[in-house]
Amino acid sequence: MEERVKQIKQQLSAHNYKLTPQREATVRVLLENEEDHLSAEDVYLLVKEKAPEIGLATVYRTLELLSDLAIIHKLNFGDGVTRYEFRAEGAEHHHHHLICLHCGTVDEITDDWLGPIEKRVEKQFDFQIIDHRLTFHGICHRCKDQVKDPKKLVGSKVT
Amino acid sequence: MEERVKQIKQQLSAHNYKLTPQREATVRVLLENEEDHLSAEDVYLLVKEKAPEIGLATVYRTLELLSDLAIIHKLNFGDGVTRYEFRAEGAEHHHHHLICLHCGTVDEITDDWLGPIEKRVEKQFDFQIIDHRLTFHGICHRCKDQVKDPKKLVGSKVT
DNA sequence: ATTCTGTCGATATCGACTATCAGATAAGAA
DNA sequence: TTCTTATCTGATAGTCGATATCGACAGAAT
Repeated sequence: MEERVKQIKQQLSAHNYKLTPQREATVRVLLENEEDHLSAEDVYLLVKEKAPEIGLATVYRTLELLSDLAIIHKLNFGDGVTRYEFRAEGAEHHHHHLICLHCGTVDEITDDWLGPIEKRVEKQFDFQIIDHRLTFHGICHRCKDQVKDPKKLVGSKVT
Repeated sequence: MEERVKQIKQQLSAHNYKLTPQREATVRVLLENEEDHLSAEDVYLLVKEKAPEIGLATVYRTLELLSDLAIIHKLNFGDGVTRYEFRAEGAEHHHHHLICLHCGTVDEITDDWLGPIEKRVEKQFDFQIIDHRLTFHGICHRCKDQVKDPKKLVGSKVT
């Protein structure tokens, strides 16, 4: 934890940014909730608990900054809110997500299975891949008994 | 074209919806620009050319309706705008996209290469897949000569 | 001290989208 | 036809996430 805060501090100062108290509080919230996919609003509320004077704009600015420096990732699950996730250290690509259309839970696949497909894309379309995103929409193991007709769930969701 | 309009009319009436002049104009715009990924605003402006009296709300309602009936698909490329795309007839999954981080062009892969991966996900995570989305972010063949350092493009894009 | 740069919180503004509501339109019933 | 009812529409106000703006403030440089 302290280790990672220090590391982020160095990444910031490498680009002439300071780890201000507000930024540190934001980073700590992100670290403490690493397994979740927090929205800016979520982060704001959590940061307020330890630093009540912080402004929403500062949270947005900090998240944007961390995202610019590729310390965190912006995610979009189609619910109209940008979510943030720590970048796995050294990971070239971010991992994949399983979104349950019934309960909304987002699980993760940390393996990257797309190697062969990427090779195929690069060759067949002359497209140099920098990153990818793969999301599966369906019914998670927790909900499978409660859903009779999965086809009905296709609906108007953004995918 | 007329064929498909008629088919959509039947899909609507099967659910007790009418193909009103406004809805028909909207459908025709979508059909005429099938290769693009139009936003609601795009559709609105195009429909206005042939039916100037139409309101923005009606376009949104029509797109929502077509989406509910799984006639079109909502897409999200992370630019804060929902885009719409015709559903390939009978296609279970929609196709994949190649997004160029330099020029923003969105190309398509109409093949579905995820079969084996889906089997793996279903087995390993006990997750029943209904749909998926796969997007590659990188440099398209048109831009590859203009971009020296692709790493710089990673930046703060939503992915 | 004074200036400059970076950062801050509050808040106005933006843009995509949705809700509301009165009027239009179409489909039945009498 | 005429009345009734449900559906649909356009205008517009409101919502909500995100961004831009602004004056204030701290620390470094001169």
